[in-house]
Amino acid sequence: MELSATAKVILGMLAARPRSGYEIKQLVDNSTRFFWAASYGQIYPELKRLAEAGLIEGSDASQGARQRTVHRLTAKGKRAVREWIESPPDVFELRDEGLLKLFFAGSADPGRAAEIARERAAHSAGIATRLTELAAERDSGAAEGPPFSVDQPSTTVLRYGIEMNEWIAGWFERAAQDLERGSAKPKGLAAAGRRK
Amino acid sequence: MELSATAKVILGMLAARPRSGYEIKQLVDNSTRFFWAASYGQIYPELKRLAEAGLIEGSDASQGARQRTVHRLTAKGKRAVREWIESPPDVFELRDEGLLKLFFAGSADPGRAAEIARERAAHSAGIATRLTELAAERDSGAAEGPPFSVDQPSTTVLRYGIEMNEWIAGWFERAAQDLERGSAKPKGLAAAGRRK
DNA sequence: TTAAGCATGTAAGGTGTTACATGATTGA
DNA sequence: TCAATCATGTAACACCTTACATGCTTAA
Repeated sequence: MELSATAKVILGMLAARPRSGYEIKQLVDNSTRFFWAASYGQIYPELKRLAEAGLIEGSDASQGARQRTVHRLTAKGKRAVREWIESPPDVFELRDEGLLKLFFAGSADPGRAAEIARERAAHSAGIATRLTELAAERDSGAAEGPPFSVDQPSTTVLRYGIEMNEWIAGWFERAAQDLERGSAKPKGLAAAGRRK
Repeated sequence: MELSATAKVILGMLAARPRSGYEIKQLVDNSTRFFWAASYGQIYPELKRLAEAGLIEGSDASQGARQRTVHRLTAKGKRAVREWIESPPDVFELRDEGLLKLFFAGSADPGRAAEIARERAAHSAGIATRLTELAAERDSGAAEGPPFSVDQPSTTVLRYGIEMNEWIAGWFERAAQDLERGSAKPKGLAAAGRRK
């Protein structure tokens, strides 16, 4: 049973407790969004497929005239999540436009390379700040939230986001300094165009 | 003029010098692949579109009966690359299955969380090693290669790949230690299922 | 009463990979 | 001669986002 990307996040979210499609979407946006996103256009059709495959089952939870279906894992579904969690991680994808620009800066716009690196650093620093605020907000308002669970972005994973962005900011900052100091030793970035 | 992801990498590659579609693909696989991939199924149609838009032009470079077209930037194309490089970086996408598994380990398979983190660490450590070997190989064989240019994976960018993977390995290693030591203070990872 | 949020879903369109199809050239 | 590599391209399919469509409920 090959699980699609969306199936993985749905099944994982349902492992803690049954939820509606809407709730799954909110949770994704609040937690895994930075490293594993999903949209309604993926979630609802995938819920249907998972039900057909017998991994989840829906039960009606309408309130009055507002329809609502909560989905829960079947025994087969629980087995599938466990198997997936056991299996070695494979997907790791990265798409970083700042890095691509830096890569080309040498041939397309040599003078600006350091500036580009600095902009990219600022961008990641900004994200780190936003995430730090979010974490602080979350920690202080903890009194009224539910107890720790997948319902809240895991502290550990949030910290990953913060620390990774800090690391990236630091790296690009150092790269900018290297580029400014040593225009003489271009490290492969500013040297294109020399060939012919 | 909105540039597609593939257009960006093609234009960037052509900024250094004219190349065939085949050469562009080889270069991508040798350099930007880790943070900006492209396949033939994207490259050839995109070359056609870019030519129609007047950003590049092809000239015949067939050798005997083997057809070959090299593409070069037009004045308009050069302007487009420069504009793109000037513009603030936006795309940053990450998809990390190991992190997702760790996120769910608490509710799906609590006992294995530390192990999962350790596997993920080993995976990134392995990539870092491979990249380090690649860099060493490249540095030693430098005598017979062409001089530095976009034709070779930039040292700076290669270093990024190495250092980032080392950072990731370190982070997951620390996470594994936290999980082993403090089963008592689960940091949001092993606590799901408590609600109800 | 009206806006915000809950809730489900589809259609269109873009992005991207894989596999296939074709054929030439080069070096072992 | 045979495999590897050069070289171009398409078709099928999967993936994913955005925008739209619909309608209920709750709180201001």
